[in-house]
Amino acid sequence: MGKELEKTYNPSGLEDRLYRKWEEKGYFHAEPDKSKKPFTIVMPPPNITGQLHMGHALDNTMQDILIRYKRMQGYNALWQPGTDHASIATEVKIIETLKAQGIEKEDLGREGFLKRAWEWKEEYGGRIISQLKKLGSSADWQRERFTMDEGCSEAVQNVFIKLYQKKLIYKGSRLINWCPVCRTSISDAEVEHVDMNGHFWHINYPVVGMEGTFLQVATTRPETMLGDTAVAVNPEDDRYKALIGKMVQLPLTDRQIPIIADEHADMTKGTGVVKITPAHDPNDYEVGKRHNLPEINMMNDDGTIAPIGGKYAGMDRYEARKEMLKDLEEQGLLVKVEEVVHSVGTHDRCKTVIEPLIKPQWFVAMKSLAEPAMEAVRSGELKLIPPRMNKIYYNWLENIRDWCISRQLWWGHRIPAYYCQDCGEIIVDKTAPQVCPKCGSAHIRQDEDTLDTWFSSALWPFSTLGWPKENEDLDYFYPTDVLVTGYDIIFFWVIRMVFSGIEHTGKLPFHTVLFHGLVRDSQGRKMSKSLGNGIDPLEVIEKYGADALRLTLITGNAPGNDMRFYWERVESSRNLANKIWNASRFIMMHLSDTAIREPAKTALQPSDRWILSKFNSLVKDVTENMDKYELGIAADKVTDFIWEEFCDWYIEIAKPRLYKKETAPEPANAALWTLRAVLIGALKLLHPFMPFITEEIFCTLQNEEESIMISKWPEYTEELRFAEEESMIEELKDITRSVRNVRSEMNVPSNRKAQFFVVCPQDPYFGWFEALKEDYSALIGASDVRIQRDKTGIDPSAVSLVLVHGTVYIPLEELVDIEKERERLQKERERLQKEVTRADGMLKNEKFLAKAPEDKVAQEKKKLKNYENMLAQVENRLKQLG
RNA sequence: GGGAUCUUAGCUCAGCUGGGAGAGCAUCUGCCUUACAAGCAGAGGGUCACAGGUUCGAGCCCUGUAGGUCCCACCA
Repeated sequence: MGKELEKTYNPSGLEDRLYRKWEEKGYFHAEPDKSKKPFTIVMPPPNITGQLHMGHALDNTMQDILIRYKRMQGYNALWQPGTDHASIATEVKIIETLKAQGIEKEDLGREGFLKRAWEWKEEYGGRIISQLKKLGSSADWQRERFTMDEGCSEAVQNVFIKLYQKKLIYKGSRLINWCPVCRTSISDAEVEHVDMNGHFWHINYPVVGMEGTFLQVATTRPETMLGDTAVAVNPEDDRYKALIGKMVQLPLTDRQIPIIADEHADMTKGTGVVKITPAHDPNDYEVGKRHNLPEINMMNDDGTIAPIGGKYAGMDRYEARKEMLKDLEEQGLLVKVEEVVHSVGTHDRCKTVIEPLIKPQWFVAMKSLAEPAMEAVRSGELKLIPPRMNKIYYNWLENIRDWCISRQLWWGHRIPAYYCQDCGEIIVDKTAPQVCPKCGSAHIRQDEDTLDTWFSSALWPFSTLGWPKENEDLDYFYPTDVLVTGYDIIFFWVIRMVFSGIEHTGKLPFHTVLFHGLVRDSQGRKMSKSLGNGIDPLEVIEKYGADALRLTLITGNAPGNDMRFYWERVESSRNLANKIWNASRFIMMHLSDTAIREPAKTALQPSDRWILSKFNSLVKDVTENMDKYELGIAADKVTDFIWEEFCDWYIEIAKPRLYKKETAPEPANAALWTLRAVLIGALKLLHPFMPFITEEIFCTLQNEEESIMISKWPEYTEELRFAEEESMIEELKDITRSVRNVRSEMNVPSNRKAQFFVVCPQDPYFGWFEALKEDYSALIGASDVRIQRDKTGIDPSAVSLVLVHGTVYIPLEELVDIEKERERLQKERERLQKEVTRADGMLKNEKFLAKAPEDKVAQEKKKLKNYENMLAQVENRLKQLG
């Protein structure tokens, strides 16, 4: 004791220091310990190219809150961190920087490029980690992993080989989504449909052998006609029945293609004739399969027209489109142009319009993996919060198609597949075979492609714990408990972890998924680089402290909902921190020269018991909210308690006793002891949310415990339930507010002391008022407080306030305007009459009496009685005033 | 086309299983009261989108309407 806090709260001065201390003490580290229950969270690995943004800040704040909470509850809490290689994002970024130096990826070759990439990783990979530390994240950094480290790579290989052997991974030539800019295939999940303004071009295809007869097709992508291999009409369509089986001349080419009948052609749309381009459209691909149509690829990997395009070959797809339209128009085959808004698939990363192309790729067969993943949620074994995510989850899995996992990139896990150059045999294994097992050839080449980043992320909950090796960590910490992440990656990541966990470990990787929304700017827009509206969490921390940022992100928002970022909200969080700081300083000031001891039960005053009781129920509430993952509600309750109940009421009530500690040490001791106990308890409840300030105060306040983060989470106890004191003090608060209100309305200066009479004929309430005499005096600023059973000695002109258990009189003498007082009482009478009418109405309703629960009825009866009583007194008083 | 979600005080949002409308910010009025002006005390402000229904009782449950946001989907 005797330590002091700095005069002003300065977060930047203390946060780094405390974080260093925690790390040095090893508080974040967890080792298997059979005597304790584990609690595990695996951190969504941020990209190594990433910079901390608000999404990370929110995500990690939530996880840190849960981890700190469980750690304080005595769990062996492990927060497993790491980073993601983010194949495409990283590769694109490195290519960009190379380009700036005039170097092409190909100039370096695969080896050289990967060397650069690893250098990049070494240089920037740690940046985001140090930024996460600024937030106060208590992750076990000793266990930091990387999706491409040795262990994770081994896990990836293992899974690939196992799924291949089970025929759940296969190679196939199918229509895939191709990004012409990134020059790689991407999965369906990475395609973002965007509404775009486009055109419908109506083009006449001449029917062969029928001069002057045309079939009119409409398309939004005229350049793909170079790959047309048929036109289709509906078999029921009388307009075209006669033409089925005939040929049309494909304009701009020398090819003739058949007119086929297929259900896909919709009679009600356009002319009812549709061009079929199997190699470049998913529908047409299916039609092509049904009719054995050739698949003509008319596009190169970079989005230019393939050699088959004749004079258009080599042109960019959009340039070719323009040229072709010009030519069609010249030939009189362009019938009309319509403006349309249509949905176009784009690459979510680079926003390029994707091209469907047929390419040999690796796929994961999803059907058998999806089923148990759905069942996990159906059975309740896996809980999604908020529950509305269930539908989204089912819907995606029900309609899932096979997952294209190969990428034409270099940065990533290289596919462990080898091809015999001579006989074409495919060998899937960890290492390259010396010779082909089939033909004995030594001409073996590894597949050039790498795997989708999410393929390795899907294994993250167990690969980070050492899987596939059997080991103690995995055994103890897996399955993990809660996964915290944004709803935007439910498909990319969450679902894939679920089915991977089930498939490879036989267990769900976690039992609960807690989703959060996006942090948007103050206008509700997504924060983005292009808009330049992003707010850097580090800047917020710099200005207001990590605690303030954390509190801001966690409050005022329901789970799974997006939230807006306001500087004003951070400011009020900081103000709360400041409030706690100052209250603590005040308490410490009084503790510094006094040795306190635990008071005898009888020494505690009603207000002491009241705040202890309030704190006790706060513990219960907050713990319940935490267990239900209602973190924002929990935080609100703690901060409300601290600011209102503790600072505004209890400290104010306790002050007079502190000031009189020389002459009356016993009551002062009770107050100090209570102040200290409740402050420490409240700090503990607040610690998961605001780890730094709570630690600083906690450590300054006492020396016997070395850190709040390893202190014990408070528990509710029946012993600290004081119902009577709660009622007493609630009434005290009500009365205080009424008196202050009246004084304010009557413009009584606050330094003007007045007498204060309470007339209360009834027991035990008379005793209550007696016991709280001093407290009233302090709160109201009364010169003299008298509790009496009748009105003896009270100035008839005194202002009166009718209460449930009595009447308060404040003689304000010359200050009171009788007319005003009458008005005030009339208003009060009106209010009470309304209340009486309401309660009376309810109680006269026989159906209410018959059907409402008993306690509800009793409650209303009691209210009615009270209001009638009060109303009578107000009327009485009005009569007196004449 | 399917689905989700929202509409509550001037603004941003809470409101748990239905039982007398809340917070923060903003506004107005007093206060530099010896922890805190980043503060204290007080006040004003809402037909809970609209229309029906269920119920003794609806911000909450059901149906429909309008508007916003988002997700999914191969609308040639």
